[in-house]
Amino acid sequence: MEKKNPDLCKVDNTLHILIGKWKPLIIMHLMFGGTKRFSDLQRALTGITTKTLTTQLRELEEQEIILRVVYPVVPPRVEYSITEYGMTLQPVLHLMHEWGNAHLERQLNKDQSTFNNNQ
Amino acid sequence: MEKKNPDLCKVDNTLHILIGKWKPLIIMHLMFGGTKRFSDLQRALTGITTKTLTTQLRELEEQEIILRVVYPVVPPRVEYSITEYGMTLQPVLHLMHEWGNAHLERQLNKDQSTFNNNQ
DNA sequence: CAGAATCCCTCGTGATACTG
DNA sequence: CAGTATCACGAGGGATTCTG
Repeated sequence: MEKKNPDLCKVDNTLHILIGKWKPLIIMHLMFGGTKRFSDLQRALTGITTKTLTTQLRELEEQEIILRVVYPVVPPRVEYSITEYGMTLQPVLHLMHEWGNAHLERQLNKDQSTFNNNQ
Repeated sequence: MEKKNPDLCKVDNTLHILIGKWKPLIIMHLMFGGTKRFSDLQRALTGITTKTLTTQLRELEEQEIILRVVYPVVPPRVEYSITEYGMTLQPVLHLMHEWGNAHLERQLNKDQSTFNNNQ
């Protein structure tokens, strides 16, 4: 019973956190796969470069979605994990996942009917 | 009870629709404000250029989130409205709005405590 | 009125090489 | 191992001008 005024739209605040080619995947990995090291993540996200992984992780850390823990050992050991606050994103991501999945199937059906029409 | 595998993450499908500097606002305007003409939207979205508005509208139309109706009159009259399918985004946007709003307040509180600590 | 056309510039991401 | 440092490039969006 509010939000009549689109100028008060706060969707962009959430979008800003999620925008980044690998961010949703990173969050999902830490959210469901638990704590992971830098190299674990890089292995999981096939194709990502160290530079890009670093910046995406730093941005998520800055937003307090993930936690970065550095162990002062040689060789270096850095562990990333989801924060309690980051976990609050779960319902949002879940819904986006559901809608995205439905959207994908819709696209496939459309292609299918196009295919049939062209027979 | 599924979605254990982040590789199956479909969040990006939803993100893809929403990404675009003005898209959430455009959707909200049509979703809650009803049918609008091109110039109405341009007036509502202060700062957007005709070029950008055009491309964002075309992309949303291509995804069938909005409908574009051209009336063959002089001067031209084009009306944009949300589709039934576009309306299915409402729960998603609502949740993103809620989370974004909470996130914003969290940021403000953080700044506030920083302010206090610096006193 | 509702764009189309053009030019321009920033930003995100990738490729590659190097380091404590 | 976990990055940092450079270079490069394509895409998204803005400014401006023009048109049926």
